[in-house]
Amino acid sequence: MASDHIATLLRQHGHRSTVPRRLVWDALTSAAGHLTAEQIASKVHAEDPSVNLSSVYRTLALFSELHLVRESNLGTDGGSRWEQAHPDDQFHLVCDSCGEVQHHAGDLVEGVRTHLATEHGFTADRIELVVTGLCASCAPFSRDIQSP
Amino acid sequence: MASDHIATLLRQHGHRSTVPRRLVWDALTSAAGHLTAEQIASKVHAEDPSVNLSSVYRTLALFSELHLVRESNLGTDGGSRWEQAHPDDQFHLVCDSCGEVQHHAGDLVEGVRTHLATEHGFTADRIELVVTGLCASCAPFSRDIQSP
DNA sequence: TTATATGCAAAGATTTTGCACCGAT
DNA sequence: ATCGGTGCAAAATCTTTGCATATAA
Repeated sequence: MASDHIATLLRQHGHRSTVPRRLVWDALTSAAGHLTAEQIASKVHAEDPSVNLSSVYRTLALFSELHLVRESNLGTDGGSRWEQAHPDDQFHLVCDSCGEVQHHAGDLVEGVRTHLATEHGFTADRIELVVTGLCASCAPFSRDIQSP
Repeated sequence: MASDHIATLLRQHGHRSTVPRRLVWDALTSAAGHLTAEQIASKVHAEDPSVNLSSVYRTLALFSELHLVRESNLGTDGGSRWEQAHPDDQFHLVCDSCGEVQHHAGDLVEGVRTHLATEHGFTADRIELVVTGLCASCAPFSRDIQSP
């Protein structure tokens, strides 16, 4: 289970496995991604109402340091969002119509990295591609949607 | 001059050309980009100290609606940044070492758009590519830097 | 046992809003 | 002369912090 995993990760880095930390991790695991602090707190509270919002923030800060989660402010007006940091979540497709966020690993991303190195002399570390538009289900002329 | 331009743009959209609006526009024009609200306010105050911070925010909100500026929260911990919205500023290279932000138009971007349409059925509207890493000047083994 | 982590409450920082007055058209 | 825009001050949001207490190791 997810809690076991995070407990191990925390101890490996010299941190303690605590209730707030396990519950925050579970909350992030149970969701597709991109949760606000409030949404995380809400899921955490469903399990244990005694966990404080500030612990949620402190936990997210710790997870960020350990690169276990990633904070993003994509199109966010007021309030960051967090998601588990899978290194293969390198690009985001945000649908303007249904609001869904798709994650994709990228063959694309490697192409971009190479392009930047050769054309711009830029050594890319983290590449984030954020695209807004219409997903396959919402596109007006989507005759050839493949079901997943 | 820049003020004339914004005055025209504003009137074209049925808004008034006012001191705060002209000064905010000048502030954005004079900078490479990516200014915080405070930085903008500071430049505005240098010209006219009577302009209020809230007018700066209101002006930025208006400019955003008109798509004259773009708000971004790239790597920003607390506080957005704004820049003039040139449609050709579609990707950002943020150097971890010197902090500089380069903007580039993209041949790349069209490739991404096509890829998303064919591979993911996603109709891309706005594509934003944010890359962090080392720019040519800061790269450790940069033998072949071209001067601009 | 003992250092780390937490809950709570208060402070910070950034952004938004209500309202009376000002000024661009 | 109007009505949109502004300054001011207060409120709203989101996030961080100090400190006494609880708890994982």
